[in-house]
Amino acid sequence: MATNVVFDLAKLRRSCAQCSLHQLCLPAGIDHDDLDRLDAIVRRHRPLARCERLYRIGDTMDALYVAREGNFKTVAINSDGEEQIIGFHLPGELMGLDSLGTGQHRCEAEALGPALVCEIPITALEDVIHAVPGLSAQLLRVIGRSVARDQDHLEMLGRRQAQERIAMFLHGLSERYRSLGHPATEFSLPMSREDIARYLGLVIETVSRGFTRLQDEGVIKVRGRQLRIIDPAQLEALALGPQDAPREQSCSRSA
Amino acid sequence: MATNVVFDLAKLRRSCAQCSLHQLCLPAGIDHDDLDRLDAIVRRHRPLARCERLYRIGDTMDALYVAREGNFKTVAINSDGEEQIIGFHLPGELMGLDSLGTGQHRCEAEALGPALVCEIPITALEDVIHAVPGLSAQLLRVIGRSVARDQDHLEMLGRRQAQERIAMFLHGLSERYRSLGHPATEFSLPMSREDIARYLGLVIETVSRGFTRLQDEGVIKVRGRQLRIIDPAQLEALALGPQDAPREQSCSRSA
DNA sequence: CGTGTGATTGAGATGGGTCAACCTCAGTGG
DNA sequence: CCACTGAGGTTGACCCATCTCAATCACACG
Repeated sequence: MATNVVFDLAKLRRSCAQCSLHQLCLPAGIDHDDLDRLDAIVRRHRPLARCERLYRIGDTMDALYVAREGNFKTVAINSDGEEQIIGFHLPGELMGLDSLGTGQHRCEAEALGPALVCEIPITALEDVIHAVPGLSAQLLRVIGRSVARDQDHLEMLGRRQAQERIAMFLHGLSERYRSLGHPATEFSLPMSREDIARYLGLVIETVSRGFTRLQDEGVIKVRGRQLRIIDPAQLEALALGPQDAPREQSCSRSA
Repeated sequence: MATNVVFDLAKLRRSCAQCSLHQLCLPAGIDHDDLDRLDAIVRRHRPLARCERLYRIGDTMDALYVAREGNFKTVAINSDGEEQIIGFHLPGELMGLDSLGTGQHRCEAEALGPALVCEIPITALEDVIHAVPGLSAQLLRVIGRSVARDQDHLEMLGRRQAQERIAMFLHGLSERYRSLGHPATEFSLPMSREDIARYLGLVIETVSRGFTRLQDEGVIKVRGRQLRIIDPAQLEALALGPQDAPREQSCSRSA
């Protein structure tokens, strides 16, 4: 048993160093003592099954979470019970910032498939920031990336053409896989069409037609959740938009 | 002169205590020494004129900013030169988180009118977190509120009815004014229709028609940028959506 | 082989985009 | 004082992209 536990911890630590979280866990020049202190604080959460929730709306904040294996979605639910997808979270990506403002979660985090998370208890966070030099800078960086993803999402939703939103979504996903060291042009979509639709502010049929059209144009190849990007340049072009004359914006001085 | 400077600092400090930033600047139980240390670090920025920019896309991160007086917008610009409004920032609200991930700004912050900002140099932030106990918790709270505003924005953009987006926007703005201690049912919109449209992913005509329709329905009264909310309950109802049967979402177990 | 869930496809309806005219108002200058 | 100008906002008419509704397909599972 004891050897088993030791083995598990070693494995977990190694996988933490591999995952993109290592930039949070292992600030430049971290020494062994600090690493141990960190290890003592980061809880390796129980494995989650598909559909299991990390937290629900209204839950009191008690931790920040990082997807370690598997993918998650965060979901807001509006008064008529309709779900809106706030974000998808790939391995190494942060979840739970939504509770920092009020101390209560404003959305739910649900595993899209079998998954593992690392959990940083909020109470311990304060201490560890002061205990581990350089950690606060790393934490801010991870927060910054999470904010950047939200802004990418905002930019998708700001586009008025469904096809552009879909192209941006696929392009962005591809880039996130690339930065994880996964193949960027061939992967399996971790979420349903329904989830994609609710992420992009579209209905499922429009997403489906968009995929089909991209396939007809030779940009991608889809079969169910299996996706291959045939023409990455073209996909990027579609994601970037019309690419017209870069107009100069003027701000008139008068009130 | 000397007395003048003293007077200014005192005034500035007082106004900082008044503004909603005081929850960042003045963590519970902060003592005078800590307050002084903080005051030494927070730069009171030069006043900004309408259209002046705090930072531009690509600028290297050097600070976080809090609107002190006046309002700001943050703007992303996509390849075809079209502006997308990422956020509006009222007094006490944070700007600049977008640079934390990469060290470079991914959007521009522009004053919507004459404005003042407080600036927390990023280099000093690290130090002050360790110097002022309780500050990191406060900082995280302010970050959390900023994230929450982004999520509200995402929820607006996820709505497919223009009228709902507009209602949510006005309702949200009203709530933000309320929390600032301003009248929540009568205020002046700090931004143009064009900005509202680019914030909501709509065209300006749709925003205009939406306002007119809300006025015809007796929910609001608009004249130019002057806004009065006649029927706050109705506005909230529209913002919350159809308010139908709260459906139960099931997540099927099968992959 | 039936059943259920997720995805695709088709046909028709409609909300919001597009284009264009017009209004409002502040500033300017005769 | 009025006319002119320009920017921001409103309104109308038209049209198309996307939503809606419905049928069908694909595939996994019992």
